[in-house]
Amino acid sequence: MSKKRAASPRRTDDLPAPADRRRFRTSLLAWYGRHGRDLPWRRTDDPYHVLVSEIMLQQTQVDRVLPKYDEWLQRYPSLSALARAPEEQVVKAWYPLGYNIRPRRLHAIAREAVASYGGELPSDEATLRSFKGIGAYTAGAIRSFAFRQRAAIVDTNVARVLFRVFVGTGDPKRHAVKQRLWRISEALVPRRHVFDFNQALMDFGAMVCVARKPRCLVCPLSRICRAYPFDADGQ
DNA sequence: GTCCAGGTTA
DNA sequence: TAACCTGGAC
Repeated sequence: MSKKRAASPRRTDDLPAPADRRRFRTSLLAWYGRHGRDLPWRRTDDPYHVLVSEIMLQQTQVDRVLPKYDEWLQRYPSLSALARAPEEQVVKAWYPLGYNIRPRRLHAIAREAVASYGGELPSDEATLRSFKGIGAYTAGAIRSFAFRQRAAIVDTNVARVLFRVFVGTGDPKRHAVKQRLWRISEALVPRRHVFDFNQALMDFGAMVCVARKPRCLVCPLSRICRAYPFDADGQ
């Protein structure tokens, strides 16, 4: 009796109502305009630059990626430049970001792009996902940031924001919940401002709707948030 | 000193 | 569901 859920495979009633979607988009973009961070990979839509930043950001926080991002692009300014480099040198250049499978996979992506895709990064979901190292989040990030497609993203920050605002209770780690968060994110992405909207989601999770002590007092979304007021000292 | 974050893969 | 790395928080 632990599992009792309605057997409706594809519900739409648990998606945010249109009015709440509009409030969410408007409030978030307004917040981003005032408080969003100015990060180097937000000043470009070059697919290679986006790829590098997203692979670096996969398991590494912004502050540690910042210096390495610039250094990397100077050393390997293009997919073909990276493809030409010896793998072990590429791995050394990655230090100290850690998780060294990432530079090997980034390198392999560059070589495959040169070998099979005319030196360009493919833009479609299926091909992106076919690369080792590009999962659901990174594919969405590349599609929205480099190719301006209306693609959703869910990383840890985004998941926390959407869970609190639109779900509120339950176990965020459950597979069904994660799937629901993806559907919510897809429902929220605006047709315009995809780039800014997705960047704003992540900034908001990193700066306001943080894991430990969310800043509900200054949160522009508290009015529609199911988790508000979040009790940081609850346990 | 211990714990934790953080996508993707096998 | 654990393994992968490193630095920062506690």
